[in-house]
Amino acid sequence: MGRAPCCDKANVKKGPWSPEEDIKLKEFIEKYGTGGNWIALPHKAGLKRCGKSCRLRWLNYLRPNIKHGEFSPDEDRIICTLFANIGSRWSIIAAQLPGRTDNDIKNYWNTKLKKKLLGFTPSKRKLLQLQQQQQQQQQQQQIYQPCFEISTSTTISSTYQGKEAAQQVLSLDHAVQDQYQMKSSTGSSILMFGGETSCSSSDGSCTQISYDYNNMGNNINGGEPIVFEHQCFYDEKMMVGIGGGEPMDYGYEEIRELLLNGQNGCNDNMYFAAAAGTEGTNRGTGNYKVQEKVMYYH
DNA sequence: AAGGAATACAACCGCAGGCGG
DNA sequence: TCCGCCTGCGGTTGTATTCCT
Repeated sequence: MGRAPCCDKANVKKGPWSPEEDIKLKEFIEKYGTGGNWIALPHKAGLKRCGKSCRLRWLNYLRPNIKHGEFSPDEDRIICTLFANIGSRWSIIAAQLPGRTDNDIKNYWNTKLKKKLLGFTPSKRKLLQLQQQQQQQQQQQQIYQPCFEISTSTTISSTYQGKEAAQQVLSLDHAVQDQYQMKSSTGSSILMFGGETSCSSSDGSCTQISYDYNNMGNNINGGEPIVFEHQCFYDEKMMVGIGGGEPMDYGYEEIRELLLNGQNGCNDNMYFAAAAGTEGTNRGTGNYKVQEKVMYYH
């Protein structure tokens, strides 16, 4: 027995949505919600559309707070980094970019970003656009200066080691705040997020560590640069934690290499996260104080 | 000015997995 | 436990628009 069709294909309209249909769908959902049943919705709303089509239209276009238009360099970077880590899991990537839909990101990746990274020569008009973008960015950098910052701190207690320690930290709520990059350092061992960090590890070896927020990974108090290692995890729930920002901050060149080599971090069944530490050591027990900074701009 | 190529993005399709009966 | 329905996801296609020659 075959799969039941999701709707009566002979009696549904296909193709682009008209403004009238948009209004009908929007007004219906705003008034009654989806009712948890997309299949029944078009009939109730008086639309000759498939439920799946309605759902797609709502999620990708009509729903509030959808952001259309150009992707910012920051968004580019997030997409690239996440793609390098987890591959084409567009819904997960979209979750890190408020207002962007998975469809949007997928289209953007397939039509622009991928080509950009793989080094396709842009056409003359694209070249012109890029030049204009670069000029705008330079102008913005001159205009926007940080005016104040807000700091918060959180203490994390961890008795886990190795992979479990990473999972423990990644599961923390504040990890999903997109302002912060997931970074880690070593006391003898520590996992943390962006900003300034201090820790008190069980063996007392950990002292105050500060990081240059704009150049994560560099210890501005001097000392050895942080050593990053890559770990693969099998637990899908981990991905919630990766929302903390960029698990790894790949440059375009590195991502390009990954793409050309056919590597997306780990294989399809794995999830990728970065964890740092001195090479070959386990992460120890301790309380880790994480101080987070958000810079506000004019 | 016209036709073809390239680009952008909306929408469709099929599959997998969750869930309830 | 099985089965069917429904949703969500990712790949792909369709089409309008813009640009190039």
